[in-house]
Amino acid sequence: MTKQRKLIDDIIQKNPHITAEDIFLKAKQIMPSIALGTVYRNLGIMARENEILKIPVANGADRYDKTTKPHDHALCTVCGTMKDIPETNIKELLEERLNMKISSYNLNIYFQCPKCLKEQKIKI
Amino acid sequence: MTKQRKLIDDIIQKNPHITAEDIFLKAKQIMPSIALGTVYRNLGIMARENEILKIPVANGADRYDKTTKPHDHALCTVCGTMKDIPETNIKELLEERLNMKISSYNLNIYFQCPKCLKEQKIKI
DNA sequence: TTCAATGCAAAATTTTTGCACGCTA
DNA sequence: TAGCGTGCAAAAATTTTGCATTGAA
Repeated sequence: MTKQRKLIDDIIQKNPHITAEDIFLKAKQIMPSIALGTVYRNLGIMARENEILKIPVANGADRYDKTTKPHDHALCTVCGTMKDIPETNIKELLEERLNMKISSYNLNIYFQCPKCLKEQKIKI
Repeated sequence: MTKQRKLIDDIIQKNPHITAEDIFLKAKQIMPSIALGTVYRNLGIMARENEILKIPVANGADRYDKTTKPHDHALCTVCGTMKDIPETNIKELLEERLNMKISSYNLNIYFQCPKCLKEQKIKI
């Protein structure tokens, strides 16, 4: 566990659903010498070791989450904010229905969050 | 509707779940002058006009599908083959449970398909 | 003739990797 | 001092875009 790895982990704990680029920018403020490659390398290791969760996002950079159990996410199509969706049991539901073992799954829903919905109303 | 666009559409109809790169390679065999940019440009237009469906894939190129209604997919983690999952009603289920309008959603499950499971068994 | 669509190439975006160097055990 | 992890930069992979040219109406 290097200083860099510890720093990256701290940033994710404080900022769930953060992108690698944003982790890099926050890390740079504290450790200006850190390299983007180091961030990616550590994210890869940590995700493989199940210390963090990597969340792929359609048309955008992956996000990294402190909650390691696979769970579902909602993304605002306007501001890009990502939030957890309350437990859906979709994995179990599908495994039963399809009669097969799922190694992983990924469910993102895209919607307009209340804040952006309100702001759009004002704009129009 | 140009010749290029028609060709791209034909390829998708015959090869659901195909990537842009593979569409390009197949198209090139028939129309050697076609450019990858043209493929992407037409895919973008066709997806926007809801003639085809764009399916984002974790750690890989997007796929394009002839079935335009959003539906769920299973990807083999070994050979990469993608298949449709029978209707799950997840969108309706989530809209009701979360009490909000979902503009789109994306559910991919990752598993080892029967063929690859068998081949792995032989190998070990 | 017009103008949208093409081909081509460059660029943008996100992520991975090779390599020399520096910490740390 | 041996070797793992770093910083840096180049490259890989996927997608987008600017621009001159083409071709169909």
